[in-house]
Formats: sequence, structure tokens, C-alpha cells
Amino acid sequence: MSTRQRSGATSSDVAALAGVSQSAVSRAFTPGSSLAEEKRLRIVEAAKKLNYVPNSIARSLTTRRSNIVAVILGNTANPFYLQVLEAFILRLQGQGRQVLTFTVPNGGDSDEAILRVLRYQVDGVILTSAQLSTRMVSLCHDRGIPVVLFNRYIPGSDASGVRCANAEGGRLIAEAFLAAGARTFAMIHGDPKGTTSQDRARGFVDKLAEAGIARSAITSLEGHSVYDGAFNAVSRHYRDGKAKLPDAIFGINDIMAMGAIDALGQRFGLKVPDDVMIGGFDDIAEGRRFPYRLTTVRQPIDTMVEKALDILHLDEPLRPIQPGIDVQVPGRLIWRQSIPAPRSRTPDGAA
Amino acid sequence: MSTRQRSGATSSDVAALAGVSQSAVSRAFTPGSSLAEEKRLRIVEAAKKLNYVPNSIARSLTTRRSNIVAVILGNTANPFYLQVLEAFILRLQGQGRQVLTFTVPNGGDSDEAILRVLRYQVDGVILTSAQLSTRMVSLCHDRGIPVVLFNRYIPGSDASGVRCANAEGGRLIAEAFLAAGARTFAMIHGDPKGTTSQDRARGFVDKLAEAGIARSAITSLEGHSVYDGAFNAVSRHYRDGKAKLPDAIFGINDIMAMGAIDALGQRFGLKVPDDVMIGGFDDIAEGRRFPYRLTTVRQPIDTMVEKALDILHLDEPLRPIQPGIDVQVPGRLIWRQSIPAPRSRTPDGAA
DNA sequence: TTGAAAGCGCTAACAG
DNA sequence: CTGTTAGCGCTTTCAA
Repeated sequence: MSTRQRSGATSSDVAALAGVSQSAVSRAFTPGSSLAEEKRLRIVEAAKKLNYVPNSIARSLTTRRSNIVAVILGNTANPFYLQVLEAFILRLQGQGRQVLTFTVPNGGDSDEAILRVLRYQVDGVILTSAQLSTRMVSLCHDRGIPVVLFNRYIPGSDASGVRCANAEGGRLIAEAFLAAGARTFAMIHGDPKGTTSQDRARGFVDKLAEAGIARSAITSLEGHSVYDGAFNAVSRHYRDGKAKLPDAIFGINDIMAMGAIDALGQRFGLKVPDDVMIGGFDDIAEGRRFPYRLTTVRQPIDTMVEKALDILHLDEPLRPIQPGIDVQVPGRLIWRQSIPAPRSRTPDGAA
Repeated sequence: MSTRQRSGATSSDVAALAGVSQSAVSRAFTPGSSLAEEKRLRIVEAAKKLNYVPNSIARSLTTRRSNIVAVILGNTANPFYLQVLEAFILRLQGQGRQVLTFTVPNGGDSDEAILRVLRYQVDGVILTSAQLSTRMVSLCHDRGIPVVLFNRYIPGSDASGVRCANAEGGRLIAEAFLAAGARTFAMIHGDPKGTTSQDRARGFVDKLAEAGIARSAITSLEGHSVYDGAFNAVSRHYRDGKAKLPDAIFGINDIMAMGAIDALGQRFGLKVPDDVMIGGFDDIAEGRRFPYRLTTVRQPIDTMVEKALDILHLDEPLRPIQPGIDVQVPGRLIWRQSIPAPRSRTPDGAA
């Protein structure tokens, strides 16, 4: 029966068995280091016999590189960010790196998570949660740990980030509504402090203004970025004919748009798009399904993930961190049935 | 401009500034170690001044404990396992531990992930993906790293695990169908090699047999544990009236049950439960929503997560690993509208 | 190409 | 309570 004390063979054990020096063993497991082929083979064999696996912790101590990237998640209730997490894991795994995952309560600050991450000497941090004190940003910066904000930014800070062109995306939805003949609107906001929500709303309102729609023709509801929030907001606002139903509702993200559709259906027996048209943002898998068939703005997750990792420069650890990089990736309108398509569009196709 | 070389102040730096020994600094950051309060304060102050954060990597090297737990995910297309991941992260984070997340392609084996995990000296491994060679189990065992299988087991192996009482859950759904008057059935299987799918199906069929339903009255479809798989299987099998529709369909998990409901609605204009009744398993959030309102068996995630962590015995690392623990947690039937409720039941309530 | 030796930053006896 | 000392397992000069 094994005890938890022992943690397996070390490079010295392997060295002894193979009759070489301990550094030779180290070299045998370091691609690109010079070692006689015959010797390498003997070492690998000895290692196999002892079930030797190199200790990455010890390696990290000397190299000062952990090969670990931290991903800090905010709103896990939004499937979009779970998809993002998965994309990061897949890509990073493919590069031989590991992902340390943290969640912070929706709207909470990520300072505590950052502090933990610092202790583990991660090579980089991806942050998808809203709040981050600039103090933490500089703490990471001082220690040479690059941070990239995913889909958010801190105005006035020099933190780097990649995000979807949110305002432009908001405009796309407005255009779609307009093309389908809508004249009165509602939008369901997410986190009122989040730049993502604000930007999408701004683009939406701006485009509408250009088309001559007064701000007063646009109702604002608060959905707090989650399904239930949107469901409840819509249920409450329009119950008993209290407020007049608009022609179109913009869910600032898909999950809220879905909440709105379900509230309309369940509470008021209303059909989309016959009674109200709905637009979303993100293009999550759930929104593509039969009951929703959401017209939405697709965020190109893979591209965004790739660009985020580019900013991290994991392969060139010595390169100084460049502050203030702000990459914006355009979203793309995906037409489905939740907004009646103008004649020139085909459902489920691109804009 | 900072370079990536330097990685911050060390305990020696703090010691120098505070005028104490380096070990005093170590003690100041180790709860429960004896140190004069006045001295501790001075150290903390010096640490703050230097932005000192203890290096967990170095700590792990000496203590042989990383405070890291690995979670290896199989089918990420099933929201249930994402919920499980989140539950683990939340709980582990609360204990001051970190989570290293891995994904393995659906049906792929997790050996490669395990090997990586071993290098990082994790304190424990949670595995939710099907395939795991017994060689890897013993590799972990030898190194004193406890492994627990979540919702699956390897017959004949001494790997520990926690799972829902799947067969019993399958029986619950069968009972519900029977109570609602169904006489002909279909079930949509997940991974045909997965014990989870097999057990649920077995319980379902057994219960039906006891009620006098012949095996030939039960159609088997393959949904591969994913939404699209179930959607396609149902669309294909029943198109053009090729096969006769059963009274009830059991989706071996919720996400497949949802795929079935959508296929029925979109392809054949059929309504649930009026035309066909549907049962699921898992009780994922998506299945509770208006378009689905799935009657299902709830897996008590929190309980299961708790029991899984109990098996890991993270707090008593010296305790030898006990092989072959197999905890089964009962599921609970949740009545919703996808199966017509007998008079004695209230929708959304417990069985 | 190879081995010896010096750490990486920290914890853990062990004296005092 | 506190400082000294000896490593944890590995990488990396530095000579040979």
C-alpha cells in the first residue's frame, strides 16, 4: 500500500539507474539540448522502468516559467463565457500549457483571484470578469505577468484587451430591426456598469437615432446579463398591458434574448417574430435551436481567443509587456427567424 | 518599463527590510505558526511595501503539496458537466485550492491529461471523461495522487468514484411514463460504451419489463450524448412515417431529450406532451425553461461534488489512498410538463 | 557532449 | 518565540 509521502522517482533515481549524471537526465527531457542519442535512449528506458515523470513544479522554480495560464471567469451563467473558456483550454492544451480556472461572483471583483494567480507564477492571465482594480493590473505588470481583458476594457487604464466591436454590433441589430420595419423598441441591458453592455446599447441607440427614432421610443429594461433577469424584466414590465409592447426587443446578449422570448411566450402567449421581433448578441449554441432561432451578432470566439493569446506573447517571455493594446474584432450578423428577414436575405445565412 | 525577468520580491527581501530572518517571513505567512504579533505586523508591513506575494511554486516544492486539483472534462457539449466543473471550482476555491482544468475529446482517453497532471504534482484528480486506462490509475496511485471518477466507473477496477444511482433513475422515468399511460417507448442512448448510459437504460428497461412491456416495444436510438445527435436520430428515424411514433421517449440525458423535443417540433410539428411524452436525466438549467419544461431525474450536483472531494481527503494527505470506494447518490424525479402528471402530482414539485 | 556545483524561493527540523 | 541550516527536484552555467 502506497503512502502519500513518496511522490515518485526523481531525476537522480533515473540517473543512478542509467549510470549517468542527474543533469543528463534533465537534458534527456529537454527538447533541443545536446545529448548523445545512445545515452538519451538509455535514460528514457530507465525512466520508463521507474515510472519517472519530470516534476514541473521544480522546473518552474528554476526556469521561472510555469506554463500555466490563468483564466478568470465572471458570469458563468452566460454560456458564452463557458464556450470561451473551452476555446482557451483547447488552444492552450494544444501548446502544452495548462489552464488554471477561477470564477468570481457576477459583478464581484477579481482582485482576490489575481492575488492567488500571482502566487502560482502563472505566465499570463485572461480576465473575463468585469471588475479589476488598476492596482492589480500594475501588480501583475510589475511582476512581468501579462494580463489581457477579454471582452471588456478599463477606460483610462493601460491594460490590454481584445473585444468584439460591440457598438458596431449593436448597430447591426438596429439595422436589422429597421429593415424589418420596426419603429418602437426595447433593449434589455446587462451589467449597467459593464462596458460591453454599454457599448452595444450605444451603437444600437445611435443607429436608431440616425434613422430618426427618438430615444423616447426606446424602453430600457435591466436583465443583469442572465436569463432569469431578462425573463423577469419582460414579464414584469409588460404584464396586464401595463406598458405597450414594442415592435422589437434587443437582448444585449443571447441568453437574455432567450429569456425575453420565453417570457413573451409563457406569460403572454406571444410569438416571435409574429408579435414581437427579437435580436441578440453572441451567437451561443442554445440560441440557434428551434424554439429560439435567434437573429444575432456572432462573436468570432476563435479569432478573439487567438488574438488574446497573441497579446500574452507566451513564447517570448523576455519581451517587455506592451501596455494598452486594444484589439477589436468585428462581429457578424447572423439572420435567423427571430427577426423577419427582408426579401434579399436568406434565413440562417450571413448578412 | 518592467522586464519579464524579475518576478517580484522574495521572502529574503522582506526579511531584510523588516530586519528579521527569512524564516520569520515564512512564518508570518503561514497561519498557525508561532510568531510574536508585533513582529508579524512589521513583516506584513514590509511585505506590503515590496508588493511581496509568497511563491506557491517554491512552497509546493518543499511541502510536496500544490493545493491544486485537476478536473478532467469529457463531454463539454453537455451543459451538465460544465455545471459540475463550476461546482468543483466554487467549492475548491472556497478552500483556498486551485483548479487545473483539462478537456479531452468526447470518447477520447484521458491518459495524456493524466500524465500532464502528474508533472504538476496535483493533490487530486477528478475525472468526468469516460476512458481511463487502469495503468494510469495505478500510476496515480503509486505516486499517492487520489483519483475519483465522477459519474462513471471502470468495472473491475479499484478506482474510486461517485455517481448518481443511474439505474434507479432510469426506473423513475419508466414509472412516470407508465403512470401517464404510455405503452410504447423509445430511448436515446448516449455513449454506448459509457456505463452511465448503459445503467440508465438498464433501469428503464427493467422497470418496463416488470410492468409487462416487451423489449420489442422499446426502440433504441443513438444520440451520442449530444443535442445534435439526438435531434438527428429522431429526425431520421421517424421521417416520412417510416417508423411508428412511440408514446414516450426517454432521453438518457437532458440535452438529448431537448434535441428530441426540438426534432419532433421542427420536423414533424409534434407537441410535447400532447403527441409524445419525453423524459430526461440530469436536470440541467436549459431543460427547465419554457420551451422544454422537462420531466427529469435531478442529479444532486452539490452532494456529489462534496462526496467526490471527501474521497480525495485533501486535508489528510498522509492518509493512504483507499481503493475501490464507490458512492452512489440517489437522483430525484422532477415533474414538469413533458410528461403528463397523474392527478396526485403537482408540476415542478418533487416525486 | 558531459558532469559538478550552484542555486530557484520556500518550509521544516533543530537548537537556543 | 526565533534564527540557522539543510534540503525539495530541477535547470543552468562552467569547466573538462
